[in-house]
Amino acid sequence: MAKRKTVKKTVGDWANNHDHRVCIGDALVKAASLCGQRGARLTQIRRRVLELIWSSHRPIGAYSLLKVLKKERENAAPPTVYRALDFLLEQGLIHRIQSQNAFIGCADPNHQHYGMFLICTDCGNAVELEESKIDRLLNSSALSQGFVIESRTVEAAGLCPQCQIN
Amino acid sequence: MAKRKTVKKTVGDWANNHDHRVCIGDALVKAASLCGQRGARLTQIRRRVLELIWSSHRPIGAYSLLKVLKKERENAAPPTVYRALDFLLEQGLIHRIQSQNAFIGCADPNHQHYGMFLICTDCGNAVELEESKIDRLLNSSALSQGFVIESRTVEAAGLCPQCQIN
DNA sequence: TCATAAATGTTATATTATAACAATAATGAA
DNA sequence: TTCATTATTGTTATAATATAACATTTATGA
Repeated sequence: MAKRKTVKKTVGDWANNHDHRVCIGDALVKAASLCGQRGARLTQIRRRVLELIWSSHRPIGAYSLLKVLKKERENAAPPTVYRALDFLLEQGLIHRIQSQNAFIGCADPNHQHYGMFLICTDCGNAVELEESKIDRLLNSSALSQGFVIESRTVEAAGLCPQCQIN
Repeated sequence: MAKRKTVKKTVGDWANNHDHRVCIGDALVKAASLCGQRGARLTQIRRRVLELIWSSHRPIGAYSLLKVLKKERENAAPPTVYRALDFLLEQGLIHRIQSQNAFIGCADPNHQHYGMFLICTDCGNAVELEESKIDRLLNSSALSQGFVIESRTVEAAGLCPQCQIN
């Protein structure tokens, strides 16, 4: 923790000692900006689902989102949530965590990518890994078999620095 | 295809031009041997589920397995299949494909590993990647954030050599 | 302002997975 | 061998995740 000041805020901080309101705010501002540029409509429902996903750094399931959403709109039903999720995935504003059937906010929606994650089995937080090296290795590994990769899922589970201490 | 003779049979062959009965036979022999060594009981149901999973190189879902199994045992129900799958996963005889909620035979059950896969979006076949390099890179990448990996999911989707031609 | 397309509402159902308890079969100790 | 114990399988019910299909409403621009 002594080196804290030099640590980048978005990744590697493991959701400790940061003002999470900033994360949420940033995410919503970026989303609005991106959707604006693209002529994509970040409607109230979609914005709210994105906000709920950003309520923590833990992947959240569709029905957990629905549960919250139902308190705010009686009409909310599974398609309400899944449509919003589809939109947010298409816009690259969230990622799907395959190993959990859950969703998490994208740390860098300006740059299109699939996302590679480290997921703590103790606190549940997930952060994105820097992808370029692993991606290159995956691609060359695949190409040596003549296989051309179009998309990929990379999710590693284990213990984050904080949870190793506890 | 000119180099065919020099290609290892298990990986990289993309399920073409091979006698698949050999794959099934090998898998069942290895499974029996491993279970024997470990005192694990490869019962009729478990053996049959393993055989069904090995009926192709495409990941297969639990309910597809159940559908076939029901023709052979009227008693077959979801727990029948999921218990067999749990056993086979524990013994390392199959892998779970997270991106498809499906299961595939393990190419090398003697050596404990989680499996990294290339999955063709056209023909559906999946083969295991050589893991060591990617694993090392993932681990070092994680460690640079102080994260210790315990398990991982690596699944790449794209086009296999054969399907690129078609 | 109207036609069109996009988004949301609504109902129903498909798909994947597990809980809980009962019955049966395998195993080893006495 | 017999019995107690454990592992496996049977059975019913239900949880959790996801989509289909069609109706209604809202936004958008011609």
